[in-house]
Amino acid sequence: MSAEVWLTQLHKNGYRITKARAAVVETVEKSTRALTPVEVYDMARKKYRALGLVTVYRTLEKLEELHIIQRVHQPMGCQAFISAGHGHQHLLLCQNCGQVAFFEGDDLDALIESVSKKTGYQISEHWFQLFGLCANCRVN
Amino acid sequence: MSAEVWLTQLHKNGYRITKARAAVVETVEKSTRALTPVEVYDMARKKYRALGLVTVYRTLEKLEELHIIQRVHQPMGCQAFISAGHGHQHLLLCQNCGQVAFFEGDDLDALIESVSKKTGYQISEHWFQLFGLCANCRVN
DNA sequence: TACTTATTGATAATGATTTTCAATAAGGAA
DNA sequence: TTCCTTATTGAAAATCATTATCAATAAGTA
Ligand SMILES: [Mn+2]
Ligand SMILES: [Mn+2]
Ligand SMILES: [Zn+2]
Ligand SMILES: [Zn+2]
Repeated sequence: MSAEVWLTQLHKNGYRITKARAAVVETVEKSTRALTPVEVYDMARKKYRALGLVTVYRTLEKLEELHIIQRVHQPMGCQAFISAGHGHQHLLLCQNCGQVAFFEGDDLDALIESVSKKTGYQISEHWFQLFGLCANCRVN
Repeated sequence: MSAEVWLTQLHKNGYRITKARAAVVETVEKSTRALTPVEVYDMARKKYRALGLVTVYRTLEKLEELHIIQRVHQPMGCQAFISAGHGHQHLLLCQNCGQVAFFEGDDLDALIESVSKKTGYQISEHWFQLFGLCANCRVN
């Protein structure tokens, strides 16, 4: 998805397209690592100087509501966002540079069934995330 | 592990055993759901009225350092703690009452190997957590 | 172009966590 | 037990992140 598509999505849902939003969208859309509100602010302000931090918060909130971006939980903090994956995907994070990759194809049905039987819980969701070193950081 | 063992662990590591710490330890140790600092504060103050919230923060910090408790990440917030699991265990959380269960035996080696091959990442850690309804909340 | 109103950024308010500090009490030594 | 050193404590202040307020502005439609 390109930045234009994100803006179209916002528009479709009744939100106006503004310079502030465009700057935030362009910043987050092209990032390959999860960004905090302040990071987005600092980067997006290079595109649109007048941008306020409050608007970054508000825009991220809306993008998350529309499932265009998703929150990323990490040991150091849980207030960072990345372009959302499509369908059933999970995150793989580089512990060195923060680079994010998505993967799919996790087959947890057997495990979940077994845990459900053992514990008596009815299981409806799962969080799954991998950590390691990206190909780049691996060599350097 | 009982509260006494937790206190012994603290002592072994050079920390003094105080009424404040004992109150915090007893509270967290017997809880079957993850507690936030304020929740610990409110509960522990019934055992030791003079307790300060700051001491709760400080004690939780130390217990986490010693791997006696662990942080629990949830959609609503990531600042809650529960008695740590032993060995390689993962969490199963009741979305209704917050009850926590541990499970083990997740075999992710094949998946991780496959993801590693596809992405080029060297994978060293994983986060895995299940959500659902505990046996109790299931019927009610 | 004109008009309605969502959006904006500055500012203030709030809430959570951390720091500071003087008083206290834990616990090892005598 | 009694001392004595110093880690620990809670109150208060400081800091940091997030949210609410509000008057000015600009998006988008007619
Ligand atoms: Mn999955
Ligand atoms: Mn595992
Ligand atoms: Zn990397
Ligand atoms: Zn339950």
